[in-house]
Amino acid sequence: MTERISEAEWQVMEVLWATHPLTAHDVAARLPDAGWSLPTVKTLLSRLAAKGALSTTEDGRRYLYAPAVDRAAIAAGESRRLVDRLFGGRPAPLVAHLAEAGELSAADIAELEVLIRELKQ
Amino acid sequence: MTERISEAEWQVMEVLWATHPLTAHDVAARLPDAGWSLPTVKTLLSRLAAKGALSTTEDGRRYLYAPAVDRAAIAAGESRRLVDRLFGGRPAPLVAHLAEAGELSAADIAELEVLIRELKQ
DNA sequence: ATACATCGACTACAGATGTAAACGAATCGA
DNA sequence: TCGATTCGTTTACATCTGTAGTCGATGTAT
Repeated sequence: MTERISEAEWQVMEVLWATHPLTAHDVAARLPDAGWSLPTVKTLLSRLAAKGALSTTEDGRRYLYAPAVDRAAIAAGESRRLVDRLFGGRPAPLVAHLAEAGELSAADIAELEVLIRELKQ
Repeated sequence: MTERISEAEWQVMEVLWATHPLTAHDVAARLPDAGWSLPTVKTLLSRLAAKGALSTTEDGRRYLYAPAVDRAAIAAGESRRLVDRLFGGRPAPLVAHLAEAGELSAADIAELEVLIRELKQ
């Protein structure tokens, strides 16, 4: 659980967070245009299972894979890492950077506004 | 410049963004408790120079290193990558996660509030 | 029964990364 | 001038990551 999840692995996790349990074949089928061969997907599934990010259930001679870690927890951890590394732990500069890069839509800003209002209470 | 900067390399860049130019020795001396040997720091400097993230100026038989990339640009890029990967490109969930994890101080929230107000204009 | 399809496991391999020693050139101090 | 120090460069090596082939076991269809 302390183990990091790589970017390719993350895509696999996304599939399983969306729907689970799934067989390796189904996971591969749901990977949009990752363009990976089935063996590649299997390798990623094995690595994820080995590091405890996935749980496996035997179903005959194959496995059904399901997430064993909470997406929100991982996302929060990764966010904190980035904010720590890039902005000394302060999230405002991050938002400022996104804004400067024109990455924030009006909807994003509105969403943030609501969130901030809630946080203040 | 399209090259990514790894986490260890980032620490080296931080030193040089803070003060430059510096010799390899000075960079090593300013790396807080990274616990790296001088050869390690030199390797990181070389790799950074090779990928164009640092510029070098000859100073006798040694180099003076200085950043060749803008910190803000890199930080913005990395932020966008993370937000895309973890939150479908929407920054509000990121802030929400930080908040949920208790990572936001009152000062952070106040800072965000000011920022949002500015962004709305 | 037997060929074929399918699984997971094992193996492979190149590139990135973390970490550092070895080496040869240059320079400084005595 | 000659040894010690100090540079950058080259080489090293384990681990992680991306990507995939091979293989033995098992299940399925004929």
